[in-house]
Amino acid sequence: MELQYNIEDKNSIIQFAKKFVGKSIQSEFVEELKLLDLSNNDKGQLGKVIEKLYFKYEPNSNAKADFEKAGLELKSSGLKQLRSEEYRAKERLVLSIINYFKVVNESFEDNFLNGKNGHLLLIFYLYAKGLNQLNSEIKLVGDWKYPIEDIEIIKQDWLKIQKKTQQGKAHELSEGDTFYLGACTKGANATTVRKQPCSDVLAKQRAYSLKPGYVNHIIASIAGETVGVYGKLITSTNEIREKTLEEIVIEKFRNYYGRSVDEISVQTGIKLNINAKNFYSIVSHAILNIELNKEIEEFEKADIVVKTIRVEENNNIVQSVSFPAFEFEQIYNEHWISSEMKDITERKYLYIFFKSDGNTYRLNKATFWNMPLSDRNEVRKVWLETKYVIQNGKVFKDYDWDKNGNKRLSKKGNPIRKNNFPKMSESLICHVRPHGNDSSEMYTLPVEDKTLKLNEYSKQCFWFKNTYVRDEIYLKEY
DNA sequence: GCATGATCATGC
DNA sequence: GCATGATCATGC
Repeated sequence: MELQYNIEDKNSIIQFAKKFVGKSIQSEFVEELKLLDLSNNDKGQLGKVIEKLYFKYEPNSNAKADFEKAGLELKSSGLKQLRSEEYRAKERLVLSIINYFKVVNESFEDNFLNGKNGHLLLIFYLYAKGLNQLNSEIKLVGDWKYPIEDIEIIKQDWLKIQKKTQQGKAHELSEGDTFYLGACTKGANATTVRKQPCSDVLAKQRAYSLKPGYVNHIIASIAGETVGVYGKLITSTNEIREKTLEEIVIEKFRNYYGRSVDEISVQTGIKLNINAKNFYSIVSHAILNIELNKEIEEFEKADIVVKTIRVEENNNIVQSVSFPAFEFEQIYNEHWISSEMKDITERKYLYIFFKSDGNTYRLNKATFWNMPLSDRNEVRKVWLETKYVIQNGKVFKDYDWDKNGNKRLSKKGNPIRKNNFPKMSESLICHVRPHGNDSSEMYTLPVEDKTLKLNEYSKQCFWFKNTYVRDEIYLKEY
C-alpha cells in the first residue's frame, strides 16, 4: 500500500501526524474500526489503532522503535484542560518496560537514549471521563527530544535505577527514587512481577516513565506556551554534568544551615510575615534564589513535593504532615494500584527542617526523601482500612457527648463527630484526620453511614505521623 | 469559595 | 504530653 509519508524520514512522519489534530479515530475510520477486534479495557489501544489505521503501519511491541528506520517512537497520552483552558498531562507518560537483566549490563545510551525512548512522536488527546479514547479529539501532536540539561538529569535517574537493580533491589524500586525519569509500576495488579538478575525476590514489573510534571513541559513546548512562570535552579550545563540535581539543591541549603529565619530574610532580602502559615516555605524559595512568584522549574518537572517542618529543641516534631483532602467517593472507586495515595507513597519529597534553639527557629537540615518499600506497604494497609470503612458505611463511631449529655460543639459551632478511620495510635506511619477550612466543609459518603445515618462528612486526608517524620526522615542519615 | 500547606485546641 | 478533631493563612 502506498503510504502518505516517508517511513524512513522523521520529518515526513511528524508532519503527517500533525494533520491528525482536530480529528478522532472514530470520526475518520468508522468502517475500518468495525473490522478490528477491540477490547474495551486496553488503555494502550489508541496508540496501536492510530498506527494501524492512520499510519497504515503494523504496530509492534518489541524493543525496537515504532518507526524503526526513522528512530521515532509513537506515544499517545491524555490531556486535561484547566479552567484557564491550558492543557495539563492527565498522567505520567509510560515508556518502555524495564528489562532488569539488560539494565545491569547496558549503558544509559544503549539501554535508554538511543533505543525507543530517545525521540518521541507524541499524540495528545483530550481526556473525558467515560469517553473512549477512540472518540477523543486529538488536540496536540509533536515530537520531543530532551534538552541537554534534561538528558543529564535523566541519566542520573537511569543510573539510580541501574544501581538499585545491581544491588538486587529491583523489587524496592519506586518512582520517588528519581527526578524526571521514573520507574512506574506497569501491569494490571500487584501480581504482575518479573525475575531480577541479582536477587531471587520477584520484582514488580515497571516501565520507564516521565513524571506528569515533566509531561506538562512537553505539552507546553508543543503547544508553544509556557506553563506558568519558572525560575531555573540549574544555570549551566557544566554544573549538572559535575553534580547531581540533588547535590546542587542541598548545597544551596547548606549555605544557610544554622541561620535563623530572620537572618535568612535579611540575607536574601525577602520580607516576610512571620505569622503566615507559608512563612517557612517562602524562606525556602528565597534560599534557592527563585523569585516568589515563580515556580521552580526542576521541581515542577520532577513533581517534587516540598514540606517544611519545625523541630523542637529536643528533636521532637509536634505536628504530623498533611496531604490534600481526599474524596470518599474516589477512594471507594479506586484500587490501590492506581490510587492517588499510592502515587503519594512513590513521590519524591524535599523536607526542610527548621530547628528551635529555645528562642528561634534555625535552618537545620534539608533532604530529599522518598518512602521505602516496607513503609509503602504499611500505608497500603491504612488505605485499605480507610476504604473498608467507607465501603461498609462504618465511618462514624458517635457524636462527641459532654458530661451533661449534650453534643460537644466545635469552636465554629458544628457538632463534633468521632470516626472509625485509621487513627494515629493504630499506625506508626500514617493515619486519617480532618483537613478542610472547617468541619462544615463536607464530601459525600458513597455509602450511607449506619451509625449516624449521614451521607456526608468533613473533608479528611492522610497524614504522615510526626514521630515517623522525626525518626525516618529527620534523624536518619542517608 | 476552596485547595493546600501548616498549625491550633482540648480532653484525657 | 499525646491523640484526635478542628481550624488558619494564603493565593487564586
